Amino acid sequence: MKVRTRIAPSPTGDPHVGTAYMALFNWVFARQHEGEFILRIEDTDQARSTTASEQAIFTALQWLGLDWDEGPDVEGAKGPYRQSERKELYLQHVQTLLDKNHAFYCFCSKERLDTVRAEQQAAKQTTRYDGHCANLSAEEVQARLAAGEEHVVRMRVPETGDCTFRDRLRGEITIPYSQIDMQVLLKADGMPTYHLAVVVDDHHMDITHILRGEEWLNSVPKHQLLYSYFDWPMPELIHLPLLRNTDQSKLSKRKNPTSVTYYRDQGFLPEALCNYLGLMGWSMPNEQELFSLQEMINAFDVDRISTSGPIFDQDKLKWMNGQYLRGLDADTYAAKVSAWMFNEERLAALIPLVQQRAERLSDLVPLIDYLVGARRPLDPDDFEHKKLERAQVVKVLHHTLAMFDRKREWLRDDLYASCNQLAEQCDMKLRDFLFPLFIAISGREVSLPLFDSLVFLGADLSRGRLRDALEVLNVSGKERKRLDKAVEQLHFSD
RNA sequence: GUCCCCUUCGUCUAGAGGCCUAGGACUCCGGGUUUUCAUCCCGGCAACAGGGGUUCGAAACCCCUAGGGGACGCCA
Repeated sequence: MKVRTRIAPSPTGDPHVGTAYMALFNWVFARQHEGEFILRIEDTDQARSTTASEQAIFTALQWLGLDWDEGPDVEGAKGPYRQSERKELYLQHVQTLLDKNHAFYCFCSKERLDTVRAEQQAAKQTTRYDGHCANLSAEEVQARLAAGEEHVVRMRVPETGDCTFRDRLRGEITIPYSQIDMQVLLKADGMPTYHLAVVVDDHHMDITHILRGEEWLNSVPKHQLLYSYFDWPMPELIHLPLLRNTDQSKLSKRKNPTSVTYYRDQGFLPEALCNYLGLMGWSMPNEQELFSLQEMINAFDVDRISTSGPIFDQDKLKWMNGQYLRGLDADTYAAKVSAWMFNEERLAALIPLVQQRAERLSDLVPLIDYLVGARRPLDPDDFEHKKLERAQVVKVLHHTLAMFDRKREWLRDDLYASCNQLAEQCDMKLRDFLFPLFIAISGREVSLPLFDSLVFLGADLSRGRLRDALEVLNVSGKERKRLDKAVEQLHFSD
């Protein structure tokens, strides 16, 4: 049987390095077995999915050199490859489950579910659906459906017993059914949930091996149940470890730059990023550390993947990128530099900012240095201001960072509006409020317009500079906790 | 809280019972080459989470404890 793997990102937000990591291993595995690698867009969350994000995922994967054989833009035999375009298929399968009594209609309100959950939490039980609608009579269900009552469809789960399944790297895993929720399969908006869609699609797309993050281990019982309800064979499961922040928690944009775009804009080479990612949880049998995608395909052995979560370490990534950069011949290096910085798109974003501020072309360089290069290292004294106390400076930086962390989109006017609003809530003039931000972002009191700078730098880099500024100011744990609390009292419109 | 997964230098890792006095790489610290810096070369610091077994022999196998992580959504 031909090996078929897939990467199934959801198009919400920036393309994540975690997605790139999973894509890499799925891609290498497929290529090694001369199989096929499929890109499927999981856009069943209609509120959060955007086409811009989908496009960014395509671009990021292409940049990395991970090409797919089938996907939304490369039609194959098993399409469409966007879940929002497969609605009919899911509906049919939900009906099958309903007919076989493996699923049931549920009319519970959000409020009721919240109450139940709260009660279970208080009683220190696993939180799960209490089965309220599991045994309604057929007549009642028909009546309520006919009345147009809002509803979802949930799957049935055995009340007792254990679910045992196999993970290629960990062996047999057993989870009691008592832990498994009667998962919603079809949402009130008519869209399937991830759990239903992933099973239906993986089956219909002939996926043979699922390489995905460890975070899914707990939902395998639901999936296995669905496979058995449909009487389909299970693909092989290979759960990879999760990439971590320095503090061991799951890699998150709050604590780390996570957007592939960030690494591209910072001047990392795709070869280096792939190579580094390939070293997360895996290593060459001969311990060779620098290798190309082709070398990885040749030497890859899925059973040598380790299961403990690796920390995504910027230092080693930088070193590795340096190795690649130095290995280039001068012409290629020059070409990379101009493609990176002097490409039309990046330059175009800068032109309107600098043209009116320059008298000579050479004035450009000091104006944009902090945008194209690293901002100068900061000192606590840099934040001295005639009107602002240290506490206020810290507050501004902290609260702005918290607000940035919540942003799903990174747009100039929106950022401006949010800062304006924040300044008001802090009872500060915008002019004063912006001062610490200028220092943190540009290293100067005066620079190119702040919000244009933020957009040019991108969310990851902007957040990173704010985090760095807070570190420079030596904010204590206690102070930070107090500020975190204060943030909760604020209202962000986003 | 419940369930699941994980545990070798600060970090990425090698290690499939004797080759382990635990190897490599990043970081850091020394030294050398170089007009400076970087590169490069050489050297150094630094780990088998703890406790019980199994075995002639355990970093490797089993059990317990501890620690870390994840999941517990009409998000994926």
